[in-house]
Amino acid sequence: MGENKRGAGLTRQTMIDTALRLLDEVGLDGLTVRRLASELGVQSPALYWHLRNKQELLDGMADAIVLAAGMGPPRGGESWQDWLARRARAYRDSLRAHRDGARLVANAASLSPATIRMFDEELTAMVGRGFTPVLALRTITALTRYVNGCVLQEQTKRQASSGTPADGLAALAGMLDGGMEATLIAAFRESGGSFGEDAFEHGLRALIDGTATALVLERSDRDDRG
Amino acid sequence: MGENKRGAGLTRQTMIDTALRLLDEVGLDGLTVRRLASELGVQSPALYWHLRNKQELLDGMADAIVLAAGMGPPRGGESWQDWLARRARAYRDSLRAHRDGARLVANAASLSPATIRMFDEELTAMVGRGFTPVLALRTITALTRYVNGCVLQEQTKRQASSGTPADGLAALAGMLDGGMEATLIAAFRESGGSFGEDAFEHGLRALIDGTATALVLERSDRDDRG
DNA sequence: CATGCTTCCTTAGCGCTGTTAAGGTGTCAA
DNA sequence: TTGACACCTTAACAGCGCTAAGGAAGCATG
Repeated sequence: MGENKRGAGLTRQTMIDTALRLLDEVGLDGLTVRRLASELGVQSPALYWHLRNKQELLDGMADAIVLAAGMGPPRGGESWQDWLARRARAYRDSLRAHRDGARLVANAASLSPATIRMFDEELTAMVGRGFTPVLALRTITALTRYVNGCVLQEQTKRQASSGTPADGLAALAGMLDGGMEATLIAAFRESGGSFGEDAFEHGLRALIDGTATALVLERSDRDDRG
Repeated sequence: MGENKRGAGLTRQTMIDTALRLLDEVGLDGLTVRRLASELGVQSPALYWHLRNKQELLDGMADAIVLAAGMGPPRGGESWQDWLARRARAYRDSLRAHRDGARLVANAASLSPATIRMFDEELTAMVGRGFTPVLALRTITALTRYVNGCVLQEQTKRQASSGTPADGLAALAGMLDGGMEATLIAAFRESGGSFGEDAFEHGLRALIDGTATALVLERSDRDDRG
């Protein structure tokens, strides 16, 4: 297919880029080594000159997605609450920017040193704003895992049963037998179309507010002792 | 291997039970149809008499894990905060009870009617305690996705680099180049061994506390209008 | 008793996967 | 000119999910 464009040979980076583009076409289950090789105009074993195995490719793709979110320590004048919210939304958007993005990142086995360094800078900035290192780490961890769980659920396609294309769970709501026990359906109707967005924002807000109270508790703890 | 124990033939349930036991041995990637068949003392195509495909088996296993958590509406006298916390912990324990349990549930494509009914009863109970249907759904959704994300991360094995077997990220922390920029390491050292537990409890607490404030906000909203 | 239907399992095999082994081709240094 | 290296090829292996076709039991009916 690709006829090996680009005079120079394959690069780790071009492979990752092409794989990410291909991912949007065929999905994670359809992303095979042979398919990617043909997209690069090359035979499949050629990829194994640049990669140890497929997982290393997937790890690279996951890291590219994480880096593309453009996270990092807060900018000037930003409260840590605003920063955390912006960071979480950027991360979510980056996961959603590619088909099966969340599954890809969740199953990745390693992070690049650059990502870890960024992580560390964020923690340092939080410590500068009154967090203890542990609380900072817990907060970012909880938030990251929350976003992972959200997008993962948003991106898993559910069985297409009834005609409503709104959301996955909306289709499941059709399985309730009759009019009984249907607060679920009521919640969905009341919620309008944008359920995924609202649920995400609710949890995000709750996590940040809850962390704020944990922070003041910790501060008073320290003051009592000091 | 199994010589077809149990006089009667295969059952959907025995297949699911055996598959869950096998899952703990070999992990999700090692759980093949042929392996399960041999464990049941049978040839692999025999399974396709009882199941449409492998995904149907995985869905059944996932549903078994969810049901085993024993969730449901709050018991007498329990505040909704205590109930939500207990429910989240029970769900987490159930996911952690089997190897790759979170990955299994996250990738499951359908929920059984029984699970959906239980979900609905929980929402109804929350409405009885002052929640609107939407807020109840958002809360349970956010909490569920948070637990999914947590256990998923806890259960993904990371690269084994240095000697510390404590946690995955602890090994990654070893990748930081030298003594610079190491609040991450400080956080880990300060955090003791039980980081996964603490991070989970932090987010859980934050989510519930944050939901409480959202609830009173909504109540005052309703009072203003009414 | 014999027949035929249904249920459940078997043997054989298809197309696909990730991955390896071995061999070729081009480029650059000695 | 020769050798070494980097990069890609062809061929093939073991394993995967899954299907087609057939055989061995049980049971109702003639």
